[in-house]
Amino acid sequence: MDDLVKLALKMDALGHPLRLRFVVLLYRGGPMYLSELAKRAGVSRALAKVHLIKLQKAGIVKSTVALVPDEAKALRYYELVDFDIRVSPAVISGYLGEDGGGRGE
Amino acid sequence: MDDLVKLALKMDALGHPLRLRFVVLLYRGGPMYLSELAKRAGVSRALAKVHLIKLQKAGIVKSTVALVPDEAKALRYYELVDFDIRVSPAVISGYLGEDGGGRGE
DNA sequence: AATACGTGTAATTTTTTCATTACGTGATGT
DNA sequence: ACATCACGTAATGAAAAAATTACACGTATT
Repeated sequence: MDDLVKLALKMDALGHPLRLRFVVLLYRGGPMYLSELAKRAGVSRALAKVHLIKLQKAGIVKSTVALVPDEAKALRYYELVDFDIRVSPAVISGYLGEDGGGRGE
Repeated sequence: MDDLVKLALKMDALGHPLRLRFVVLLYRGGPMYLSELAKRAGVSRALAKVHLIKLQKAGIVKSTVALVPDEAKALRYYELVDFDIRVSPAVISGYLGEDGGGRGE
């Protein structure tokens, strides 16, 4: 996939207040499962999942199935993929070739 | 407006390949008017405007009406507002209060 | 007067996104 | 057995975004 498109995907994933809140929740609270995140954010589980999948597709978050401590249950944990992105015109320009990325004449 | 919402607005504005291309066009080509941008990006004028307005609302781009050199015409120029944003969980977390920004119990 | 460029904006269509509610599943605890 | 808590996901509705086409206006050139 195009680098510029990948950057857009990341930016887009971070372009919603609720998704930013999920990032903060995971940053401060560590890995947790869906219901916990939905509860803390004050939204339905289904909605939380949609947003988390968007974050996951952009590589901001990853999920793994793991055993709950002291219990014989396997649950899906969501956790942050650490990132540190710098965005400026110069940086964005670097993602694009010399051509300008037009759609032709 | 909420700081987190403002950040989301900026990220969202940068969350589309075409808008990123506009940023690059303005970065490399300097201020220009609508038709020029639309032509270079290979899209209709109306569509270019929609995207530029979104960029403008996010503070990425500004527009001013100025006289064309050697002509007695006033046209609207679009230009970049220089920015340099760092995005990481820690930074995003800083935009939010200690409360976690929930919607209440 | 017609052509060429620039403007703005309205109408429309298609596609996504956002958000809720609801149904069915499996494990645990009372 | 029943309530509880986790899962997934399907169905639906409402709103927003993406993209096109078309119309009307002004100015300058041929």
